[in-house]
Amino acid sequence: MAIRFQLLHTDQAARCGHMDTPHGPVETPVFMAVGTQGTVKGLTPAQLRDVGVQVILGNTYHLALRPGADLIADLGGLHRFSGWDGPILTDSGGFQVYSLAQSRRIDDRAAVFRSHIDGALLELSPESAIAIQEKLGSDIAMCLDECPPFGTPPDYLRVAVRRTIHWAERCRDAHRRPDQALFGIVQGGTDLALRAECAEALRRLDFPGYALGGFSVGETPEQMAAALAPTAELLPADRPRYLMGVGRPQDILAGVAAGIDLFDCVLPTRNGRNAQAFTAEGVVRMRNARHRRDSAPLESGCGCYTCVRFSRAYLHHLFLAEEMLGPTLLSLHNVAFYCRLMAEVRRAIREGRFAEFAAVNLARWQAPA
RNA sequence: GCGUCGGCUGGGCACUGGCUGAGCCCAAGGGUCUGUAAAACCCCCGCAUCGCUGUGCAGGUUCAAUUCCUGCCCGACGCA
Repeated sequence: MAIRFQLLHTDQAARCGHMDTPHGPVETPVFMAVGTQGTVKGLTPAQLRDVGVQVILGNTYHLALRPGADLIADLGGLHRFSGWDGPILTDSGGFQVYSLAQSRRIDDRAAVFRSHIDGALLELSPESAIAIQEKLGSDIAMCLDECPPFGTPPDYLRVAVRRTIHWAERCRDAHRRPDQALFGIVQGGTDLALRAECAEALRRLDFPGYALGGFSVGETPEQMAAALAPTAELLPADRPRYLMGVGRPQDILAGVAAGIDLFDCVLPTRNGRNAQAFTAEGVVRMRNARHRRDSAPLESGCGCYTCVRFSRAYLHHLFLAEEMLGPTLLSLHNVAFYCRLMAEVRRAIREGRFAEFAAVNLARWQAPA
């Protein structure tokens, strides 16, 4: 058994748990930092550790293209290669079926990509996606899925769901590595019947964890929130549930309320590079002129290195001067903010006051800063 | 002092004897980002609601000058 998940506390549908992996323990609910190309952009493993990151992501498509799964395997696997010795989850490339739709074609056998780097062909089948992830040596691998955008006609949505189920079975059959867990992915868009069909089929395949995919692909946050709980409650309570790619802090609270345990999102790092900071009072855009002479920290009360050491005026200066330290310091703070938020979420669940905690935070984020 | 090239918006430029100088780039300012083709992209970029005002100054040529000519002023470069 590659992972062991224990449910420790529940507070209505919200769950607080503990997950052991081959590379260490994880307290849930958890936010996982996205490190697509074997790096959480702009941050070192030491910095990630320091702000409380427990798990990072890698990406099958991107790493297979460059530098190649065999090379990473030859160099000791993704943990050693990247210098991150904690838990790693690898995404299967299913999201690239969505985001690189212009340069791929898909059928029941496989998805074939035209490389965004040099145009070379890369075929991602359920079997090859598993083989690549086994070479990478992640603690948690994901099934290859088809992630259709919001607004996909019902007929095709059904095709995508059935293909995702079929592929999940092939992934499970292909998977060999005993020190790696393989999670199934529930698709179905905002169609609750399709979500239920997918969840039920995947449940029969008996995965050690289940993901909700196909969210934040164009639907409104309200539509997403409406589909979360009905889908999550169809999944076995004793397995971790992972809401893929979500999201903003308020979306994560909605996910926790729906019974989700694992989250990941590019927002803290991408927006950090683009000068936007997440704080308890809402988002702060560090390029704005109002910070030019502001000696206050980015977020008062935040204990991260960025907030302890630097002023808003300095961060503002770094972004206007296009210095690389700006994106690093803001990414660091944003990841710290997400990790701190999740620690507070876990405590609130343990203490049986998650609903109140969520309400207070949502109200603060919605107030004008 | 002479010569050359220039004077348009915070800076840098393009074009034009009439119907387009309110066009571009940069800076500044504002915004967007959800399993990362993103240290990216979008808007704005004279002022304001329609609309208004803007081509260094003074003359000249012309039906008409921001454009061509003369002088002056200012700037850069070159030569003394």
